[in-house]
Amino acid sequence: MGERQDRTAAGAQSREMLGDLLRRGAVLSPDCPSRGILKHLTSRWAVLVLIALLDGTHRFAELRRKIGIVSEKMLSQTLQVLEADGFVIRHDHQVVPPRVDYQLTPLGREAADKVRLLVDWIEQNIHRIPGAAERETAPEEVPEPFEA
Amino acid sequence: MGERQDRTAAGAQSREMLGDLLRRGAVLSPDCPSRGILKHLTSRWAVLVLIALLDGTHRFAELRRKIGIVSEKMLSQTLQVLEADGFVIRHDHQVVPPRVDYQLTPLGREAADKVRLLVDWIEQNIHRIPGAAERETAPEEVPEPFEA
DNA sequence: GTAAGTACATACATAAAGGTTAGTATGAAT
DNA sequence: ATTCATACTAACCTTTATGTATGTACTTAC
Repeated sequence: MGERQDRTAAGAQSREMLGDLLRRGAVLSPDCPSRGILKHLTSRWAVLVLIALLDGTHRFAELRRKIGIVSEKMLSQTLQVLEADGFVIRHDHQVVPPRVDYQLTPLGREAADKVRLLVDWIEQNIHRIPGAAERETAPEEVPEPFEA
Repeated sequence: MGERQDRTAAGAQSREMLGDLLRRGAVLSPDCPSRGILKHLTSRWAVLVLIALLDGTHRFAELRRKIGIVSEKMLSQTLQVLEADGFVIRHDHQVVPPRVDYQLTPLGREAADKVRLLVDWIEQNIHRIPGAAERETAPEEVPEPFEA
């Protein structure tokens, strides 16, 4: 029926309005480094790690138990990112068997405080959120359609 | 120091320490509905949508342009989740060509404010974050090779 | 008449996130 | 001697997230 040419790349568009975007908040600009950090801080496991570390220094295995269900892989990966961003300090005691401590840097504590504000708000207002109480955890909880 | 044997299945463990976890913050419990809402609110596009909507009502295409690079699919999907959670109201004018407005609910505004606090902190402290300035956005944000 | 814009849905494809298992070097407990 | 615990890494595989292309039912602008 109809011929179709490519839809213009979204890239041109972002460049075009960049000045406008920067005025109100740079996160809305795709080229902004804030987007990367935001992603790190709001990543599934980082949120939990930051909150856990607000209680003080923890060893790797302590964090794992505290958070509940994290694979070692995800935890170590998350910690590495947070360390690279300067939110967490890793202290390796250089002993065998290994002993490593993690704690928030001052920068990390500030960030964690902000994250905590959001999380606290959610917990305190969870009852106002439609259907949240019934839902277990997320969309990944597929509402399985009962096959009889 | 103390030896514990809570090394069993993570499921049993979470139930075992649940009382303890609830005291400080339920998010650390995997069975908590807060985790789901947290995931929605911190999802890549939801963050940007919430912040964009803090400026007032927007049409679908307006949001898209404002955010910069979102596929229509992701935007509509995100809006649907936010609507289901009661953070956003969708107003369909029932006309052709279609015209639909989106705006924050009071609940949504509260949540968006918290998200904004985090985002603002990041933007204001981005210079303190090691290497953030050099990094573009993230490893996944491919720095387009710029064809003139 | 043709092109463009609107607010999506749907099918298909790829990229990223996440999990599982196995392995390491070593000391302590059994 | 065997097992357990530590803090990981690497390889492999599955699931989820996200992007791309296309269609739609019209209207307005050209």
